[in-house]
Amino acid sequence: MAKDSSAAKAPGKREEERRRAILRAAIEVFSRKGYQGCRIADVAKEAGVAYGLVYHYFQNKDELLESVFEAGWSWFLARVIEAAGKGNTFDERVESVVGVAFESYRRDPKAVKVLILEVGRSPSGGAVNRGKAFAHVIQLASQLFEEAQRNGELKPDHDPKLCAAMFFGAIEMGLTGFVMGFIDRREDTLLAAQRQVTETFLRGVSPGTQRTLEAAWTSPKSSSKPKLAKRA
Amino acid sequence: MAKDSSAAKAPGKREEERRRAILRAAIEVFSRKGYQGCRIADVAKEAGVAYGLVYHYFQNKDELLESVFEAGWSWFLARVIEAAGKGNTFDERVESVVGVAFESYRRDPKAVKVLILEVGRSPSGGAVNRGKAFAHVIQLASQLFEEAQRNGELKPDHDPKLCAAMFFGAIEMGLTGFVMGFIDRREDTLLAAQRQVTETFLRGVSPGTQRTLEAAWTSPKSSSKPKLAKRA
Amino acid sequence: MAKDSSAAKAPGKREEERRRAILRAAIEVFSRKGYQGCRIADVAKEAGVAYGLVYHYFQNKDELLESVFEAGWSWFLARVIEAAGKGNTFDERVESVVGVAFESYRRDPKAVKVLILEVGRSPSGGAVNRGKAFAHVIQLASQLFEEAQRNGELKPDHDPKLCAAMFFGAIEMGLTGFVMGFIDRREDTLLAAQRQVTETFLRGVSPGTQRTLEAAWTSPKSSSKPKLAKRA
Amino acid sequence: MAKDSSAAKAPGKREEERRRAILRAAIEVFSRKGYQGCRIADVAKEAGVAYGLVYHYFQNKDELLESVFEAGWSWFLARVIEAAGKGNTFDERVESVVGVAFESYRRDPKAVKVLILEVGRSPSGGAVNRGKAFAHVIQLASQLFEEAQRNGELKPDHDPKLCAAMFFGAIEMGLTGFVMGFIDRREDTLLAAQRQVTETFLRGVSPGTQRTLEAAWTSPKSSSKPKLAKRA
DNA sequence: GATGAATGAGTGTTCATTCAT
DNA sequence: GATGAATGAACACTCATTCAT
Repeated sequence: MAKDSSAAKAPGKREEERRRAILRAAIEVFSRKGYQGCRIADVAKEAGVAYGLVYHYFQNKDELLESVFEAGWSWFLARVIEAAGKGNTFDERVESVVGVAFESYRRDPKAVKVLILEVGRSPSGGAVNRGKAFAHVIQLASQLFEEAQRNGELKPDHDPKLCAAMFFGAIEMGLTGFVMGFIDRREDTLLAAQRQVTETFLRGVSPGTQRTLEAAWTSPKSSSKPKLAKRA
Repeated sequence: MAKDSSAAKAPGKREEERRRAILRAAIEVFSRKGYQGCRIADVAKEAGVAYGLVYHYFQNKDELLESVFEAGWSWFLARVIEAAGKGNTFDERVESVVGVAFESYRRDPKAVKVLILEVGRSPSGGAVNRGKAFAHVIQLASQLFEEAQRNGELKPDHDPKLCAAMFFGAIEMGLTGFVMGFIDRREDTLLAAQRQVTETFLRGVSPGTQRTLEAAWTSPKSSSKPKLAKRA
Repeated sequence: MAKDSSAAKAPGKREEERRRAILRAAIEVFSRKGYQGCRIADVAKEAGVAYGLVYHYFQNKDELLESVFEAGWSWFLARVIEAAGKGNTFDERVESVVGVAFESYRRDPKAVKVLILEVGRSPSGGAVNRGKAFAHVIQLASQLFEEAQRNGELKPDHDPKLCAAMFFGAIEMGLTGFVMGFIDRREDTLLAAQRQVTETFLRGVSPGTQRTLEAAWTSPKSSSKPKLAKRA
Repeated sequence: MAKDSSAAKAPGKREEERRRAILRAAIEVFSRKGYQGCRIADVAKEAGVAYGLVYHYFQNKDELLESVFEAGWSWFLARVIEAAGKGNTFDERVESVVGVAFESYRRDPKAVKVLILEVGRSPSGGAVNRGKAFAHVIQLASQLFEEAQRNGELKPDHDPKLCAAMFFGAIEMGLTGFVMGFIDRREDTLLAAQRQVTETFLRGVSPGTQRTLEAAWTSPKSSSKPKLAKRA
């Protein structure tokens, strides 16, 4: 019966909900007060649970923080991996990954804010630090760039790891403009930024380079950009 | 009196030395323990001064932090402004600014580490945060990019502010690779990274774009690149 | 109903078992972590019952502690009373009581450890404290010593209460040597200690006092020492 | 100069005073609330200092507790060692040690209460526990008893360690009677108890043993008991 | 009865800041 | 100015106790 199954699973479900509620609350508080400024009491209040319950679900403050990053970051990484394999050409893959980053921001700006502003700030002793997170994405993106290099889609004298670092640096700073409120978070500015990041990374900011991507984007509903059309 | 006059300048000099010593110590401690992890006691010990003396030179911890960033950042900004006016062409200016960033890292990696890893940590309320610093460079660089756009040296449909954000994002992440120890801090890797950052920003990572810069760099001792030649 | 009647006795037995299991577990945990260091969670885990169940059987932690001491102590007191009446002479009664103490330790060293190390440590406000327990045995033993004094078996100028205190102090410290592991818990050392405690209390440590007891003990199977013979 | 020396030493002296004040306060609080029941806040308030100052002088609560015991116990041990060498005969030495214990109680009953009731509470992990303290006195006293045994002043078949344990057990329990308030803390009862403890340990409680000590004590101002005469 | 999640008061500890010398 | 002892607010963490299921 439905009731039976719910009885068997309900406690587990309720607990899982609580756990999620606390994680969400933590993200909320982090985005307001920052990694260090957040207090367990704030998280508990935000989640609407008792102080001690946080310690029922998480070993200590560090583990809570780690879980927040782990959850957000692993979700982001999974989407990046997926996106990196989505297009046939290097350009399409780069475009996909940029798309994932901006899409993540559209869906959950607070979580992205936390990831951007707080990941990796803990000295280096902390369980979560830029080191691990940074290393992981860079590692992933490096593979993409190495393959592209083998296919002649990336300048042969560029270091793939550095490419990866710059790639995410450009994305991060682009999003930071929104996160910090320097750019209005409107869909058109977001979309323009997304395009600009992609194009700058691929073709640079100098004019006189081929404008294939640009042409495609500006011409309405080009059949070669189905993903972007859906996204927008 | 003689005593007075002797005290007039000497202490002033000594005091300034103390102040600098404390600032240096603060940078040292920040780079080790991070913005929040540092304690006044650590800074005092590192500087070799008494605990309470820190409070003679700085109002409170926040002011100390602010001074650290102010000192480092304003120095960096001044150099960026200088560099931005150094070249005749847009490309040269971009190259100069990238050069300033990498040169800063060569000279004082710990200070750069602090600026990169710690600026913007304090929840937006803090005196020092990514907001102000970010806003300032972006503002400066925007002018560079707007001028370039007027001169037809920057793609006309790009947003100058976003350009600026991506520019510094690429630089920051490039340096982060070194700061975090993912890339050996050797002069040749630093120089290669510097070139790659410049070129990627200007021409993108895709091959098939003109290779003016690359050509100039790879040809030995081109008269048009005196700065880089000296640096290397 | 059938269900009721079946539940009438069986659960009662099971409940009693549970209660005992919790008490045993408490003794176990106390002997490991001490009176204050023990947590309800530890006791529950040790007893193999659910956390909350402890609160079905005991009002609160204090009541649990009290029950532990009550159970152990009342059992010990009952045996002491019995022993105090067992012999015909004062010497035999003293010997009996010492025997009870050592026998208790042989049977349940952990419980004795708890009683010795933990009884009476709670600040005098606590429900269980040395005061009550101490008062009780001293009271009992005093009667024994007063009677002995009336019979001329105890030095007439000695205070019976102080005698009682010293008597149990000597026993306690003797056992403490074993509890703390300073003396190997072997039957022969235990038996020797038991004899020594008795003799010292009755005749002192100085040689040249009559050795009646000693003689009796060393002569094998003296009919007047059936208990010791059986014990050994 | 006096001023110089006071300036050189005064701070150290003041600090030492503070440290002592905190230790005294800790003893006071321990004697009221027990080892575990005491809170740092209580100690600070009792000492009349700020909360945080306790942590200026002591690493943490455990170190404070340890210092309390260390201070009290080492003082007691030193006096015991001194006393153990004071007399010519075994009897006199035993009498001296008993005298030290009772004298300690006369001087500082609260400290003795703490030592008696609280030493050895911490399970066994704690830095201070009955184990160490117990081991130390037993070790010391054992030497006394071994020597006595060599001199034929102690029954040859007695275990010196067990003798030591019983000796201090008798003393401890004797004092416990006062500590717990069962016996009025009047000088005459204290003195009587002191005599009784000594005599019982040496000659036992049974009448018919030689009454040398007793005789000496009861006869007024016997020249052979100068210490007791002075003490009383 | 049995379970263990939920609660929240209590407390040890840190550390920025002040202040007497 | 220089020193470092003194202060106390803030906060992480524990754990006895309650309660819904």
